[in-house]
Amino acid sequence: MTVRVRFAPSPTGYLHIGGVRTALYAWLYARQHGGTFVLRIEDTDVERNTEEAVDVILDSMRWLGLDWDEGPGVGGPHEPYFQSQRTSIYLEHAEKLIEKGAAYRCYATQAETQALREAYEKEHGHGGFRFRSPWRDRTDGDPSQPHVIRFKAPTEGETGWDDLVYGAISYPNDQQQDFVLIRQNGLPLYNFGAFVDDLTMGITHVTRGDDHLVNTPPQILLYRAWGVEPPRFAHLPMVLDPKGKKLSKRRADQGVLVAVLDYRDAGYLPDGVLNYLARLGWSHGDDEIFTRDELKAKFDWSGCGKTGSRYDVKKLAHVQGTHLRGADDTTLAKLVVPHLEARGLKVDASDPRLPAAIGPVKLRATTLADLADGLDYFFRPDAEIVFDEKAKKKMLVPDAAPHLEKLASLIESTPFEAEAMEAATTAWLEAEGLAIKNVAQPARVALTGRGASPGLYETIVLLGKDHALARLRRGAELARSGG
RNA sequence: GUCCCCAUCGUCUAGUGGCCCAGGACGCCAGCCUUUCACGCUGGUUACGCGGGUUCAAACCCCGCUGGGGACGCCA
Repeated sequence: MTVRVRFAPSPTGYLHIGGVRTALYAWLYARQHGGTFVLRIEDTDVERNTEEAVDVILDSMRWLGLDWDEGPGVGGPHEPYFQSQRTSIYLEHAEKLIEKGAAYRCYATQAETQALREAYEKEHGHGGFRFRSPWRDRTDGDPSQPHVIRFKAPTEGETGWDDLVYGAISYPNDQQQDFVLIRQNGLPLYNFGAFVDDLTMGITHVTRGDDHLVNTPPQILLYRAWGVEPPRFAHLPMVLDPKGKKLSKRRADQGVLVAVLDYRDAGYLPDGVLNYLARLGWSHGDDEIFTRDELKAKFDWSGCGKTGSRYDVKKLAHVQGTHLRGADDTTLAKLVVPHLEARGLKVDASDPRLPAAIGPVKLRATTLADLADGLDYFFRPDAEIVFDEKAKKKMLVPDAAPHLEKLASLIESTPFEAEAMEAATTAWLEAEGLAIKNVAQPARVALTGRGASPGLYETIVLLGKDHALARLRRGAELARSGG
């Protein structure tokens, strides 16, 4: 049997990072088995549904590189992939279930059921109301009158399944009620919509958050009523915020970015985000760092944990930084350009100075934004480099001026190559009895404007002779005139 | 209230009866490297929720408790 999995987000205006982990696992499973990954939009909530909101989902998925084989933009044999465009399909299936005697038309009004529920809750002080429709076994209703379609749920026995991550789970049927399939307005309710879509789209493995555990028995019951075997289910524990609470979509608490596109804008690498997410709730022995291909090869349901996982910003940074350092300099050059532009620096991605400088700078960066920050002074005009005031005040003092000038003239008269410059400088320092620290730090500030940077000679070479000399001499002036 | 699920370092986790007085990673603390900051390396810190069983032997199996989470809609 060919694996067919789906990811079915709602267009809420952003793609939730917790949802992405579910999507990732499904995608990995599909890719690993040469299966099909279906993207379906659950947009039955018309109020929230907008075209832009759908685009955000698609852009997020594309940025992450989670490509889909069927769905918006690519089509497929089970179109449409928007629930809002499938209402007639749901209706047809509901009618069919009525014919089979597995569902019925219920003419009780929402006000009636609501009143019963409230009365029950008032008396018992808690939810637990089960609506027993008087229409369950009646056939004398008038279908032209407003009604909902309810499922005729069993009241005895139990419904269970073998979950791919939780193992055997079973719910007693007496907890079930005759849940609504189709609302009075003709639109399906979540459980029914999901069932019909998964059924008609031939989904073989349903993956979703463990908050859907209770939705599984009703859906299994629907498959049985329809006369087919249910798909396999894989429920995944939730991603929690650092405090252990449900990761809120509304507020990005504790430094957690919730919307996928925010990761892109903050300069994260998709592979780093995916690696972190994969390890959050899944493990493969002691392995921590995975490339995308390694994830595809090694992912398995049995490696998934059963407990909710707290989001750890520090570990994300570590994993992300590891991916950044491991990335190819030319690749990073292309990716960092927009972030340089955001800083007002126009640099051509093919500029050979870019990958050259990225080499050392990426060792000091976590995101592309950090990278751009570390690259900043290499590409800013000499007169416009931004000084860190603290570093400037501490290092560009009058005493440093002659050292900077001497260093400049040494560079001028020495082959412009790191080793040669280091040798020349060391010789001079020894002769004068100076510590390199006293020269290197002021020079670093003069050259970069900062108290921290890649190695001194490395920086000088990267800057180029003219810029290096100009900056050192300007630094000398600044030092002399006040510090 | 009823039902379902879960329970190892601060965090993510390894562990499926002896290899575990519990391993890795992040964090944190030392130290090394060093012209700064990083990177890298070395070492340290800290955990099997509690109580009963089963067994020669339990983090691993069973029961109870406690503690979390989820659900009980004409929301998804």
